[in-house]
Amino acid sequence: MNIYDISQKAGVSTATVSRVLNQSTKVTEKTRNKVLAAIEECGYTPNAFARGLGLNTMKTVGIMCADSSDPYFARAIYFLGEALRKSGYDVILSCTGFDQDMRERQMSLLLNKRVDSVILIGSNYTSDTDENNRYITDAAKSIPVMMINGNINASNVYCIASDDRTAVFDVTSQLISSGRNRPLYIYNSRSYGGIQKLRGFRDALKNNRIKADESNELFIGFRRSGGEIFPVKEIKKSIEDHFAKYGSFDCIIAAEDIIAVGALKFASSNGITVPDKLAVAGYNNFELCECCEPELTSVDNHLELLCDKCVSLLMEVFSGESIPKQTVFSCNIIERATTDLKERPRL
Amino acid sequence: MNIYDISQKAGVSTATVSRVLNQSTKVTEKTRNKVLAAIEECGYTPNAFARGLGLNTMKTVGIMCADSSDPYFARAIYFLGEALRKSGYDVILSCTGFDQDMRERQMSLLLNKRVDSVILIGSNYTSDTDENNRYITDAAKSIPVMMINGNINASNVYCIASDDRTAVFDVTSQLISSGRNRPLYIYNSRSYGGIQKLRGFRDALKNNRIKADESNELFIGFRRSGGEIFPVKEIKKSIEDHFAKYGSFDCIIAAEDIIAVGALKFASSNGITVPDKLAVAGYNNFELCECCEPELTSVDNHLELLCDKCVSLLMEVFSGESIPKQTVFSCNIIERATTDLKERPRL
DNA sequence: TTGTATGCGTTATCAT
DNA sequence: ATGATAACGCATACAA
Repeated sequence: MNIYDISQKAGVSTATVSRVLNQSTKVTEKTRNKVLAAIEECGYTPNAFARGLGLNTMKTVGIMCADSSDPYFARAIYFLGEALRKSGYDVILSCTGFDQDMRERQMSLLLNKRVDSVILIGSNYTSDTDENNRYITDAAKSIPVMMINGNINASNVYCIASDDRTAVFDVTSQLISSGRNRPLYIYNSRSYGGIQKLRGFRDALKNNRIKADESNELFIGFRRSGGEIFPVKEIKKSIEDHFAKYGSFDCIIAAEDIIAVGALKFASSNGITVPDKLAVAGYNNFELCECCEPELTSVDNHLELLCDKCVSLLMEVFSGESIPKQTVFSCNIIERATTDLKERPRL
Repeated sequence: MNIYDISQKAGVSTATVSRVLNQSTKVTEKTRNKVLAAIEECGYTPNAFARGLGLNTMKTVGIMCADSSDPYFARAIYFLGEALRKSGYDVILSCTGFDQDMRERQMSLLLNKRVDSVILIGSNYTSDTDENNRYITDAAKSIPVMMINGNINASNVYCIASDDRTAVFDVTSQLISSGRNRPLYIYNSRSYGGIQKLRGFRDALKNNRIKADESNELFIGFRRSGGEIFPVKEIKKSIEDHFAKYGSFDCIIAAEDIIAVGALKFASSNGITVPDKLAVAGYNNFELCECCEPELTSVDNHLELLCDKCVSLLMEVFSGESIPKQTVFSCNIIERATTDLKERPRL
């Protein structure tokens, strides 16, 4: 069942059928109806491959992320997918993990499939060497590349990001203003975004003349992968070790909500009251925040906004407009029960 | 840059280039090398659309689910994607919400894209009327349809499911055996799987000669959608209302982990000790279970196993083998701190 | 407004 | 083992 069959049945040429299919106005109402009737009768749908071959697009964009089961990425995929669908695009999903080889391989698979664009979710796609970013800038030579929370400066790659540095700076500053003076920052990623957050923390300390050394920072090397459950217990253990080694702290700023949950576990199992003796702030403001006890203060990074903006910018690129290569949104602190952020005179 | 250019550069015919590209053995080592050199030199990659047109496949399968940001679906997408990738297939992702119209529309979009198969994740794709399932059985006329946790009896649709009825039956029975006699079942979905779970609960009560009426069952009509945060507070409120209306219960079986979290919130804010006064069991055994306080007993439904099996069965279908139309796996109860399941003499 | 003819880049069939 | 060429199904430039 192809366009030729339909043209036969309707008694017109294939060109006319094609015109009807493509909403061309240059078709009489009468012939249009004949064609539509034939199409309806046969339940005909045009072959997307042939169509793609002619138009050189199948209206699909590739989405790459490390792990679609990570809540942050999962939500981004959802928001991006919805926005793209509304604009008439389908998404090919590609999970790469954190391995450079896999990233490159998956990117080239997407390019082979002739996607119209690739969207990279997560700052882990921003490497610190040009060499490791090459596969991205190369891809950008043939199609626009969009990065959610990435930061690569190259032609035809566009970055949409939340201002993580400022967010961590603000939450840390507010904790200090509320009377805390022994902060601990806990993080699990040294990706671009991870570095930005860490900078925010350090800047806040410097700004408040609090000494910053290894006692203030705890790196935990865990990373979600393969739909596996995040090791809250291990986080708790790491905090206990840190505590034993460096002594106490009166507030914890976590680079991810799940780390903050580990901190709450640490507190409860060691008889430390939250937020009295220990304030805790998370990052991402997901479902988890309302599930733990007490409920978690967290930073909302407006993921939906980022995703919507990403897609609308992409559509502008498709229609030939030129768009900013970098778009940054600020974050919001959502206060719940693990902090008490009202300002207090510094002792 | 196409296959013709390469054939020119290598001094061979397009047929030979194609043979090299498709690992055909019928080509001399020498000519193969000439061709490979030309390909390498030009950085040539075959056009997937033209390829699809000739082979009538682009090696892609469509995945449909209600909401890719739901942790259960997100994990399924991850596992399916990985397994498919290993088998050389890409995935087109399609979120449909819970709306029949959208389901049908998305399915037809996938069929238009000529995917090789469609995988439906979630029992919500199993409607109770044939009419509403029509779009699935119709699709199955052209491609194999796989259902994760679905149950539709039709030619060319294959269901892979966990035995939810038995799982809820078992967890309820064990709670009763451990000395509880006023159980409450809380659920939020009347999909096929939702009904199965409810049946398991009712069967367990009947089996233990415990009266079953509306005081034992609480339906909360919330459903995750659009990446929105699940309303734990509302769940807690609903339980309080139910409590006020029907009096107390000594164990709660929840159809989803997040509901169980709501139950824990209810307990803690009403001074009810868990598991002493109230035992709580969740369902899905996700990350959440280790984040709440106390840690949640839950049912593990082996999602990864289901997904792997789904893909391996699909590959068998592709290679012409005939496979069972229904494959069922049993679940496991993972006991944590919200229950005390050791058997006790019934008073 | 409609039809004719050709190109799109492969793969596959049939010769050689 | 290799080459010539016909599909594959659609879009479109050009002709009418």
